[in-house]
Amino acid sequence: MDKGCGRLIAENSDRVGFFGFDLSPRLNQQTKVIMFPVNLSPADRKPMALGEVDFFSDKKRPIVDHTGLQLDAAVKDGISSDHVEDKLAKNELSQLQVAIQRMNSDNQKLRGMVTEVNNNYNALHLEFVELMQQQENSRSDRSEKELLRTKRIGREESPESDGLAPNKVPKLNPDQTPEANMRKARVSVRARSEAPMISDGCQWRKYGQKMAKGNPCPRGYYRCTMAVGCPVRKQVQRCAEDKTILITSYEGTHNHPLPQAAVAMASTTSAAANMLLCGSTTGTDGLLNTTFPARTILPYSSNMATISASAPFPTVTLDLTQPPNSLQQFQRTSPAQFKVPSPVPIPPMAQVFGSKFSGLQMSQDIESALPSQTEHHKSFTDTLSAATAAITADPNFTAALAAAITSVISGAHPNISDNTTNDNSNVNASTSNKITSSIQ
DNA sequence: CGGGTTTGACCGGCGC
DNA sequence: GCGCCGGTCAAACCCG
Repeated sequence: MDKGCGRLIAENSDRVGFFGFDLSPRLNQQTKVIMFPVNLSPADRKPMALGEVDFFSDKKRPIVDHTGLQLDAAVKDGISSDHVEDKLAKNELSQLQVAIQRMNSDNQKLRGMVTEVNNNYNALHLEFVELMQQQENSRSDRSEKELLRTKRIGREESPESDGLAPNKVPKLNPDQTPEANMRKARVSVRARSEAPMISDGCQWRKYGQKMAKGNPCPRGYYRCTMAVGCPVRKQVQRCAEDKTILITSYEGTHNHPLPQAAVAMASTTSAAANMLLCGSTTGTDGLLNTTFPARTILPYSSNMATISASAPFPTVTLDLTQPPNSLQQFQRTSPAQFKVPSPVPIPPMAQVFGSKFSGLQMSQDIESALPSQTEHHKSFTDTLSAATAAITADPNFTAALAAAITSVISGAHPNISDNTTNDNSNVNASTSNKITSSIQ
């Protein structure tokens, strides 16, 4: 105990007058206050451990220990503790009132922000839907023209003449057009399959194989061969942890008519890619900062959906490896990570308040806070269950898979985009903007 | 012979 | 600047 300067003794206090205390002269950020009975001889004074006090705290709150001693007031005024106590009680009360007022003010501001964000979201959602419809229409037009052109010139057309010269496609500037950007979005599907490749209704030609880092299984590279110059690629690789799981990643949009068996998958992957890219505009910090339906799907798919931020491309990943019956079970038993005691459904875009995001999860708390969503949630889960059942039963699962993806990405599930929230407690967004929503 | 696969080489991006 | 790595190319090869 330092006996030097700063030693203060409140011996006159009628309640705690037998206490004295030493202040360390080294008044830095943390100053130790050690108390001892002053009615003892100095030789018998033993320090009593009363903890450490931060005298440089901004709040300068009264320090009341178990003895009832008001340290700072006693030190400052040297007056009776009753008086000090009363004064500090009033002070504390006024401080609390100020704090409450401040909280109310903050609450009002936050409500305003939430409302504004929600409005922005709704407007952009509408815009997004319109864009999707426009693109679908234009794609249909292009496909018809392409079909006619293909029939006319047949296979005489060189790969370079279609504007998709090999090796040039990846050089597309992501900042150019949405269509160019489309090459940068992926839809990834995880499914259990013994087959080397899932059958999705399209024709593919393998153009490469590589050993990817961290996975003993090679990754196969395929391109669509149903039309000359179709930009669609896919990658097929087995999961390193579980080799029965086949991971298929789709990239790009078909520029040609598709057979019925491939339509659902193609439109779905295209929609997913479009959805991701529409919202992948990055701010200065790389955060997904536009109001964006992709994020709003996450709450409901969130136990099935995780968002990570480790890939160069925005990616929707559907994990369909869970047995059908485990879907609902999993959703109900997943750990609640996000404790929000709010009785009011938090607007979907509340997520944007998180500075980063990864591993979004819908908590049971949120679910319970959204009783009106229960049926929708259940039907959505049922859709996924059905899809998974079909997929696990038959690797030729295009329609079921597409249904599942569509349910997740397009907001087909009622109110998926509305009145939901998600866990942003583990939110993590890097500049890579990868979005992975996996269904488990 | 045509179409698909294999595989080593090449290229560009990125981190150090 | 260098090395690593993912993605692609293209010649060689295989197969029906």
